[in-house]
Amino acid sequence: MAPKNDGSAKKVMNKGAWTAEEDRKLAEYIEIHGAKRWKTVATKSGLNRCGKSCRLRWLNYLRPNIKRGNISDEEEDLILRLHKLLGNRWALIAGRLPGRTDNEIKNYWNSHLSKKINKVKPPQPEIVQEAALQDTSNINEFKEEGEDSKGIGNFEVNFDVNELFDFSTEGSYGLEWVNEFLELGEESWLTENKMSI
DNA sequence: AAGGGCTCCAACCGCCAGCGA
DNA sequence: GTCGCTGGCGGTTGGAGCCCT
Repeated sequence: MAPKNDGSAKKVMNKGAWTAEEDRKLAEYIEIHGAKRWKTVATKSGLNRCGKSCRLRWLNYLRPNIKRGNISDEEEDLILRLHKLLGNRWALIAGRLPGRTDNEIKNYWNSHLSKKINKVKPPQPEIVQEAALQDTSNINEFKEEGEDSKGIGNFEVNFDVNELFDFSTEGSYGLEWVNEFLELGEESWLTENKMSI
């Protein structure tokens, strides 16, 4: 995509690490006007940053109630299970972990968990592949649109998680099903909910 | 002590979907 | 219906700091 000319002389945006001063400006602006219309936030706050950059900084760093570092064993376990269930859908996984961001979980996965998984890597799940072949309707449709289109990663599920789980309950984080999932263990949970993977 | 390799994480990039004009 | 704008997402990268020899 070619850079757009906005009519004015090309404005060079700041890039790279945020300074404390920039953080302060952004936080101040959002406190007054709210976190919406990121392009407006970027221009009106006096930050020489693009809207995307402001949004990312706010969501991953400045937002209140952010938990940073020290991912507990419980959280790690949850990430592992959710990743098995959802694939690389970091935003969805992060939505189940209050105070955690998709970026943090993605980083944690890439630097810690993916290595762990590789170490204990079981043989390729033939059962899963067989099952997929038996009920290919959803997956094939999906694949025809683009083999590795985003979301599912290298793991395929033959149900629509968004249909099955109400991800709109952000207030309570909709954690009930997760708790149930963890308590029952994934196989029992999937059986109980009549799903197969 | 130094310097080369490795790890981790903040931030950028590109793509896509939703929405309004 | 289409076009442009915007926000959201996952993948990738760059660099600071740590570790090892």
